[in-house]
Amino acid sequence: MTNKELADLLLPGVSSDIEYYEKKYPERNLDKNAIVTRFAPSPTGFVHMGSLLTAFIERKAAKDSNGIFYLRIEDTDQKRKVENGIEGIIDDLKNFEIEIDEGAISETEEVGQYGPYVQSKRKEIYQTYVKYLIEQGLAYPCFCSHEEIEQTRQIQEKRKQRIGYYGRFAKCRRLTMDEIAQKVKNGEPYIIRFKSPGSFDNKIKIHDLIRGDIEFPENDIDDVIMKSDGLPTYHFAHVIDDHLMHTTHVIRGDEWVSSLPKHIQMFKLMGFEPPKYAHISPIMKEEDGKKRKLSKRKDPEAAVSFYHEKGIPVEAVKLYLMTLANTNFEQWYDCNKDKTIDDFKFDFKKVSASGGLFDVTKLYNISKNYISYLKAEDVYNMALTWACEYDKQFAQVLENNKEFAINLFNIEREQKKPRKDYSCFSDIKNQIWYMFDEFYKDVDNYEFQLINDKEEINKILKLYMDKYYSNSDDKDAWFNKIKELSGELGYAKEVKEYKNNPDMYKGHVGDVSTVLRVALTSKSTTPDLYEIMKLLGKDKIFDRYNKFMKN
RNA sequence: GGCCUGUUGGUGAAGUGGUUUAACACAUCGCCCUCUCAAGGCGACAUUCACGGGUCCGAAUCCCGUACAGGCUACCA
Repeated sequence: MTNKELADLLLPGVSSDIEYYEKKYPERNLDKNAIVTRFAPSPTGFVHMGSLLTAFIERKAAKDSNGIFYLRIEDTDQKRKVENGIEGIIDDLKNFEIEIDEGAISETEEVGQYGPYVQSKRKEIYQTYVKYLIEQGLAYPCFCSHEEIEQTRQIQEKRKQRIGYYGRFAKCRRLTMDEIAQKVKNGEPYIIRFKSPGSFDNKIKIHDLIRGDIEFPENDIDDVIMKSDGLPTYHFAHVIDDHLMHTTHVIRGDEWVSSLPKHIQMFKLMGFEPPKYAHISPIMKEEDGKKRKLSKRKDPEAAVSFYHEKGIPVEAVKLYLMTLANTNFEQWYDCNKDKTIDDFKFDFKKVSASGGLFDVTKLYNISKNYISYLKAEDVYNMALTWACEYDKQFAQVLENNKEFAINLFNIEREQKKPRKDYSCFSDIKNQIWYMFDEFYKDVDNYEFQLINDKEEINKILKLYMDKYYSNSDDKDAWFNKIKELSGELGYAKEVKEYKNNPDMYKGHVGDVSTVLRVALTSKSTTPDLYEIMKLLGKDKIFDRYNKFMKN
C-alpha cells in the first residue's frame, strides 16, 4: 500500500488538493509593514481580562500599521463549548470598542474573504491538509488507546524520562501498511499524528517579539493533529489557519511559548512561512501574599463584564489596558494630555515580559481622572446609559431631572482642577442621592458633628432662614452671611481665630456650616454647599429645614 | 522528573556597564490650603535592584550557580 492509498483509506472522500485552498486565499494586498493579527478565543465562557488585554494589543498593533485584526473562534473542542459563547465574546469586544475587521459577527454570521472564521466550520480544510500530509508520508494514524498512552506515561515517569509520544515510544509510527489496513478493517478507532523529524539533542533558537531569542530543544514529539472526531488539535489548526489567513503576527498568551518548537516545525515542514510571535504574560492577582494568575473562577474582576457592570468608562479601561500593554504609555500620556491612545505608537519591545499584578485601584484612579475631565452633559449621558442597564430607578430619576442633574454634575467641573469624586458610574448615586427628593424623602440618619444638640441646631436653622438666607447672593456674600450668623450665635467667624482662642467661642463657622449642610443633605460631606443650595433653591432648602425642625 | 520563562519599593514600573545619592505613576503617611468632602501644593517612603559567586577600574545592568514564582509536558485551548 502506498502513502496515497493509505490516505484514501483513512480519509475517504476527502480531497488532498491543497493548491485549491492556497489559491482560494491569496496574499493580502497590504503595505509591507502591515500587521495582520487575530484574536482567537475558545467560546468557553466570558472573556477574561487577560484575553481582553491581548485583543486590545492585537487591535492596536494592527491599527498602527494599517493592518488587519480579525476574530477567529477556536471551537475545536466540542466538549468545552458553551451556549452562546460566540455572542458573549462579540458582545464583550463591542462593549470595549475593540472593533474587528474580519471574522465572526454573530453566532452564525461573519465578514471577510478568508473565512470561515469558526474552526468547526473549517473541518474540510484541515482534513485536506491532513490527507496531504499522509500522502507525503509526514503523518500517520495512531491506534493507541488512552489507557496505553497513560501507561507509557507512567513508565516514563518512573524511569524519569521525558514524557510524550516520541522515539521508541511512538509505537504506531512503526506500524506496517498491512497492520494499519488490518486495524482499520477491524474498525479500531484512530487519530492522526504528525511525524516529527526533530531531535531532542538539537538546539534551536526562536525569536519572540517580547522576549527576544529563546533557545529550545527541537521538537521530537509526534503530536496529534487530527482527533477521532475529525477535528484538528490547536497546534494543527493554528498552523493551517494562520497560514491560510495570512497572519503576520501571532500575539497570544504566554502559555504557548513551550509549543513554539512544534509550531515552527510544522510550518516549516508544510512549506509555510511562519509568522512572527509575541507572547503576552498573564495578569496576576495577589492572594495570601502569593501571586497567582487572575482566575475566571475565583476573581469577579477577571471577567471583562465586571467593568461594564461597574460603569467604568470604556475609555478608562482602554487607558489602563494601554498602560499594561506598553510600560512607557503612562508617562507619555501624562506629557500629552490632549492626545489619545490612537496617537500613541505601540511597541512590542515595551511590553513587560513578567506578569504584573492586576491593579484595580489604579484602574479606578484612571477612571476617576477620566470622568473628572468630561463635560457635565457627557457624564449625564454616560451615567444614564449605565443606569438604564443596571439601575432602572436611578435612570428614571436622571431622566426626570435632566437639567438639574447636569447642573449637579457640573459642580466644580470644567475648570483647571476639576472635582474628582466619581470613579465609576455605579458610584454616582451613592454620592448624590440626597439631591433628589425621590431618594431623600425617607432620610432619618443625620451625620451631625460637633454641634448635635437639637435645640442648638434648630436655632441655627431658624436664624439662617429668618435673617441670613438670600437666593441672590454670590458665593462671597453667601459665605459672609454664614460668618455673620456664626458670630451672632457665639461662634468664631474665622477658623483661625477660633484656633487661637478656643475658649472664647462655642465653635467656629465651619461647625455652623456643617449644621446647615447636614440638615439639608443628612450628610457631613458634600460638594460645595453654596453650589448645592443654589441648585436646590429656596423652596427645597426651607422645606427640608422646616421638616427637620418639626421632627 | 524534563523543557521554557520571569524575579527592581506595598503596587505598576524606568533602567541595556559609569552625571542613579535607582525616574515616573498608583497606594500609604505627614504638613499646607480649606466651611465639610473631592481636589490641589509640598514632603516622607528601595543606601539598594531574589540570593551566592565571578568578570571589570566600575554591575540593577555581562557570566555561572541557587532559591522562589509561573507556564508547558492531553484526542484542552
